[in-house]
Amino acid sequence: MDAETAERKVLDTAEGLFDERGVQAVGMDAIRTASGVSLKRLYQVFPSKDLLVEAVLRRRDEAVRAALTGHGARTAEGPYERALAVFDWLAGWFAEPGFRGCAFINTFGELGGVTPVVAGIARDHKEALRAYFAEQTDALGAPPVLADQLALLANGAMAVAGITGSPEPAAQAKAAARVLLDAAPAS
Amino acid sequence: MDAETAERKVLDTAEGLFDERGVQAVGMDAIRTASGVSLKRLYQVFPSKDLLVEAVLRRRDEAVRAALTGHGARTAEGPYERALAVFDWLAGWFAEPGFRGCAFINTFGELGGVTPVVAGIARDHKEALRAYFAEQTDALGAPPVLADQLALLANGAMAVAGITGSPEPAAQAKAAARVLLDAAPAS
DNA sequence: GCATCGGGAGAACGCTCGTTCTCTCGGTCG
DNA sequence: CGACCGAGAGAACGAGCGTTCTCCCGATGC
Repeated sequence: MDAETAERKVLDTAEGLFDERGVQAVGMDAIRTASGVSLKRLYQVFPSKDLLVEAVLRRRDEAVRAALTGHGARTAEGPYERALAVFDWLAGWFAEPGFRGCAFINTFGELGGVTPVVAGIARDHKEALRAYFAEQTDALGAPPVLADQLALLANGAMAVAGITGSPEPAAQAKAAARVLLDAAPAS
Repeated sequence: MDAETAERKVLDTAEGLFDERGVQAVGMDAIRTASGVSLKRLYQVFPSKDLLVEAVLRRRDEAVRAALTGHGARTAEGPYERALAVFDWLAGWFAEPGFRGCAFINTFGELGGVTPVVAGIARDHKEALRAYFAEQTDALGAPPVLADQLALLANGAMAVAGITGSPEPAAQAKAAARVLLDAAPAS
């Protein structure tokens, strides 16, 4: 096994276990066992658990950003539809088995108060979501606060869907987003 | 010191430390030192850390419910204003020094995947918030989904305010809530 | 064929933490 | 006044975890 596939397997495994149980409840030994990558190799690629956590979050950050824009470009035409498409994407995510909420919200809750790096990654990630909405609302000529409000709906949906285990918040948030978009001045 | 004040001091101290650093990063020894309650007494009142965590969350649940209805009754007249008053209450909370998000969202992220009791308390708490909104929207004759949507805005505001450290989401969510309330049919 | 190098498995180490135990002391009741 | 009870301080214990080390094996180069 070369270093690249080892790194990918470790990141995949760690991401799954962290999502499922939280970060601190997952030992390096569990990651080694579940991934099949030896501890020695694991520490060659990620010299500490903190760095592994960071790497998992950074990779997920990039994946979510790509999925967002990709889903928007694939399924929606125009800024109005692209803003709403975010909530369809959320609906698919919430329905995945084992969904337990947004990794950034959850990890911030667990480590954000003690690990500034984690807090920063979470902040950047949420800012990126807001910026994506802002692209669409700007194109519509809507006031800037609308992007913040759509982001609040999306994040609220993630939090509530994670805690309740229901995918419904996605559809509820989408309907609310439509009302806000329709009520916004200009176009 | 009698058992009652010891219990209160422990709960106060633990709540503060858990909010600040997360649950697992706070040892029983830190709680003993910060509260001045001896370990022996601490374990007499709360036989395990898990039970202490539960007690902290349950007390906070009750306090939030009381604060919500109390603030609504004190500052607002009528269901429309009482629904919006929630966001004013959030604004005050977000502005408190050291605010780091909703304890239930944060603790669910840290422990919800591994501790069903914690997950249940968080679920019940969020359901109570939704139910409070539902009281107001029912009184307005608005469709039931509006209560869920207001709850999404409130929870989104908590999550984003916690992560970004800004109190702005409260005002943004309130403005969005007003739009949703005004757009709802019937009255 | 043999020496060397790299990697895997897992034991070992040091630390932290939840929980319990020990020792001591002050207050109370007879 | 003296014996006992409860409480406080903190040491002690056992487990878990992040990290490192040891041992062994298979592959590679001369």
